Amino acid sequence: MRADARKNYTHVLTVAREVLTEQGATASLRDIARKADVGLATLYRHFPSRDALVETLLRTELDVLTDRATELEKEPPSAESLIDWFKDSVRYFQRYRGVTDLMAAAYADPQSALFTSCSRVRAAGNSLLARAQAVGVASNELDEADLFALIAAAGWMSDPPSFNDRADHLIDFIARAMLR
Amino acid sequence: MRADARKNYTHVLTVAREVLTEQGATASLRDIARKADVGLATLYRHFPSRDALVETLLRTELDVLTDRATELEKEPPSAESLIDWFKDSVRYFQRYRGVTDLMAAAYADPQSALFTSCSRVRAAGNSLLARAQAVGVASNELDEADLFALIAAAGWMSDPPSFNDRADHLIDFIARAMLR
DNA sequence: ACCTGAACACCGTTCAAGT
DNA sequence: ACCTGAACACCGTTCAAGT
Repeated sequence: MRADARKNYTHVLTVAREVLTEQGATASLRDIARKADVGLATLYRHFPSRDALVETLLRTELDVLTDRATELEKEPPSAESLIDWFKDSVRYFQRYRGVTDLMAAAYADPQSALFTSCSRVRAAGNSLLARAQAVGVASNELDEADLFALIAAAGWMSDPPSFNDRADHLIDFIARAMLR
Repeated sequence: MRADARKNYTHVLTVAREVLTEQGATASLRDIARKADVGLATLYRHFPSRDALVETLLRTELDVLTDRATELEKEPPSAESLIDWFKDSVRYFQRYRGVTDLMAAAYADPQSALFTSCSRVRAAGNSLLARAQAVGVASNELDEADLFALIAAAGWMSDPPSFNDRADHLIDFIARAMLR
């Protein structure tokens, strides 16, 4: 990548992070380009879709999340490790307001730039869930797709302003329902 | 209301119901006006906001829902009655794709035309929940706001195409978690 | 009283023209 | 190779002007 292109790329990312933090994942791409002092088409050149932009912003945290799952798998399976990871995942989905709607759509769309992220979360969750089920601490009624859906729903509930104030309580409630 | 106004009003509603059924609750209001052969400003005169339009469309079903709650209260409190009503409520939130996002926003906004609907659902759920808790069949960890949030989240999960295929299973899972 | 077209200030997306 | 302004086809919202 040419030096000027690289500079634009990283600068757009920095500005995008700020704007999405403030306005949520549905923020105007035009606005981001404007604030980055860059032509709108330049933003599109680097990030051909909203999903691609968000994916780039979330990638680092996704690595943290999957690393955490790998870490937990070194320990013996337990209810705690499943719940801990569940809550970490929900936090991942809470990174920007409204990101859960993007993820839910991407989940069903292999063309989306966020599809791979969804798959990785799903796969990481699956092994933790399977291990917990094997030792009888997690409900056998759930499979990996259910787990992903519950993470997404918990993330959705956390979006301010609606249920934000009881989100922690409800996430805990759902997490405990997965056990037994 | 003048005869021509009344005719426009009902015709817009008919067309809106079709369009929302097809395209979900975020469908273009312009498109609805166009399909109803009515000026866009005429639609706005009758329904000053998207919420007002959706509220009018949902009102009938809300009455069914609250009537059902009143009905259930005549019987002795039970886990079944709470769960049945929970599922009815989720169905109410599923009436149009994406309506749950509108409801969640309206829940925190007393200015919204949908706020009253939210409150009525919440109140109806509260009495059923309280009765079930009193006889020890529902978890004491939940209050009426939690119940509303869970209904909304369950409705959100049902939006196609993401988790649509396992929505019934997950709604059942959440419903059973509320017991005990 | 009610309706309408047009205007305003926005979107996302694409592309020919520039350096 | 990369960037840009402008164009296109849309939004939601408002309002003066018509009947």
